[in-house]
Amino acid sequence: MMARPLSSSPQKPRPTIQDVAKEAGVSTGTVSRVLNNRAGVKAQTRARVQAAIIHLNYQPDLAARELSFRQPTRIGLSIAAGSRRLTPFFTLFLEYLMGELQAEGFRFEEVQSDSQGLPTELTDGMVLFGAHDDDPRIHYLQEHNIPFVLVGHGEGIRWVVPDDYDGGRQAVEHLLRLGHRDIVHLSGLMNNQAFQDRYQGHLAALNNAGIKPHPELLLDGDFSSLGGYRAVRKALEDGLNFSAVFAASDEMAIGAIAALEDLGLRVPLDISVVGFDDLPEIGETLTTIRQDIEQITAVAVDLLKEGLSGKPIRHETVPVQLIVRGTTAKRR
Amino acid sequence: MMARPLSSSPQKPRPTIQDVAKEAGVSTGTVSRVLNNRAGVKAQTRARVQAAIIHLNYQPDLAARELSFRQPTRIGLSIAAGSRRLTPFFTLFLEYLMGELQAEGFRFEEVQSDSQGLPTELTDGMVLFGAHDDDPRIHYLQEHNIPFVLVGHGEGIRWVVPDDYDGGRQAVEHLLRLGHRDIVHLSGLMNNQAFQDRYQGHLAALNNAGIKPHPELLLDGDFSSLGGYRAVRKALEDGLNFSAVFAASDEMAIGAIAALEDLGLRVPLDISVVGFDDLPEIGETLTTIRQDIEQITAVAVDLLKEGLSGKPIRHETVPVQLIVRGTTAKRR
DNA sequence: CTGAAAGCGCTTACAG
DNA sequence: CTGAAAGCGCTTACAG
Repeated sequence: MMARPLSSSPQKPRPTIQDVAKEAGVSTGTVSRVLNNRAGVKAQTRARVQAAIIHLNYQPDLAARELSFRQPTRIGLSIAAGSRRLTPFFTLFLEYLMGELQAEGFRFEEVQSDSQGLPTELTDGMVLFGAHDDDPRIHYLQEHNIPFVLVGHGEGIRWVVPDDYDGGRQAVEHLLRLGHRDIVHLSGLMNNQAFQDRYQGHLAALNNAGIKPHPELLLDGDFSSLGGYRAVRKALEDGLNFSAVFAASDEMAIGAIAALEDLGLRVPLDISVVGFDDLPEIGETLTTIRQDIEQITAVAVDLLKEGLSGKPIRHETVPVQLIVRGTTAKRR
Repeated sequence: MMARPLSSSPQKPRPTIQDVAKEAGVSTGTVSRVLNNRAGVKAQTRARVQAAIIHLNYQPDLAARELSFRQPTRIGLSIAAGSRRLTPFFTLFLEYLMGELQAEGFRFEEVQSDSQGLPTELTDGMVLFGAHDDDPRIHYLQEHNIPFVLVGHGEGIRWVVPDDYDGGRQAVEHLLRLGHRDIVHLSGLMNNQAFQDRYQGHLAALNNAGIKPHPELLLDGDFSSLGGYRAVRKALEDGLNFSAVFAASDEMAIGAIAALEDLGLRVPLDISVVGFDDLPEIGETLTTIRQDIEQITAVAVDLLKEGLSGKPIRHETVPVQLIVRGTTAKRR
């Protein structure tokens, strides 16, 4: 049996702020100031401290930090009313977000929305998930002077989005390059910015290629594998003519593929399918658009920190990437 | 706009261990001993302290606690190799578990399994998820002397399970009472204790009623809504004769219902369907078997704490409950 | 069985 | 610009 590090074995103690101070020849207060980006440290001193931090591979003790901060900063994740919570994407998003927040020493909590769509609780800062048109949370938070970041996009607020529009465009351009012309767009009916943007990207790609969109090719896949299956199966049975499917989520793509195969069509030989998300366990065999969820949450936390310290408002778009795997091929 | 408590408004400071000590007329050390269930506190003193804790609604500061503990106790959640992680049930389980663990001051991490099914890392204590036959993790952890609790059941180890067997029995007895005799069992093929137990419960109910199980009625729903849909749809198209479905998860039940409806059958008028889990967002309209996930995780953490402090090994079964809603009715 | 005190690793007024 | 020191809320030897 391979020897593994056991927790009972003597762990070498982690370096503390004391060790860093000694190494850099300064006081712990100064190290703390550098750590927290406080103004008023001579550039030269700052550099010495930073070198020591790197040299010792110092990582602040979160518990000590939180205890010293007296009042821990509470960050709430506000989930839009009616938005689904138990989805693979949300699960992943939540895990990354909690990781980032914890690493920064924040206290995290989920806050639900009431019947009017407003958060039922206010925290020191908020992350808004499930952006949609006329989101009432934005005005509400502005009014209450709570710094927040929207996972989505809006006017004059802090936001971060994966480039849904570009992802939609890339997916469809890929299919266009393979010779496909009649491309189903499989999505859902919910008022949801991300899915709207993906569809707009789809339309833009068609438009650039001089192809008229066909309204019948827009299918309601209910954002789920089951919904994707039923929508595609019904379309097929109704005689809809298409050679490719762009599913706006990996789950719907999985459903689409199952429906095609159940009706004797081969993927990608007869029909090509592109997904969106590149989720582990789900989209691993799909040609799909990869979203960098970890990066999205990291940016969200950065923006939130800027909001908390009163920095100017800005926003960021996280690129997405086409991953070509085995579910797309040249049109026959 | 309704006034809400703002984080910027002056919060009344939380009571500390000092406040409790003063109120109870003891030292903070004594309060700490009571808090941590240390031996050697007079019963009377303990009672006074507990009264003060309740009276002040005292809740220990986690950060201070962790800092004082020097070495935080790390608890790992070991997920069986090949077990699905991005499912609604697992998401819920994980969230409750993390909550419990945090409340107890533990440091939590997920640990994956390697190709041989062994955890890739050892922590001070472990929770084993995804129990199956011949689980190699059990022997491995025993050998390394790591206290652990299995979410499942085994011989001579600490474990907690929802009463899967009884849930299966209750579901089928409910259908039997409604006059159903030909009951599909919709499950999956994976080597998974929970699903095996649910099926055994199903068989027991049949047996008690003197009904012979029919092997054709055991369907592979792949543990998913899509799998449930396809299995049931195919069975129907193949002319399988049944008047009820017991799906071993709410997701498969949802799929089954969709398939039935797509083929013109009405639920519960023509066919009754029972699910399992009672998941929010998913099983809310189903007649189903409710699992108390919060309770399961709470017991798991209790057992783990007992293991950490060398208490005798024991196990616990958490009851499940039949929830009758609108998807079951008398056989026509 | 219980208390007084030191200490965990940080941050932050307060001096200088 | 920087240091010395107090303090955050706990736990735990050490006395008694």
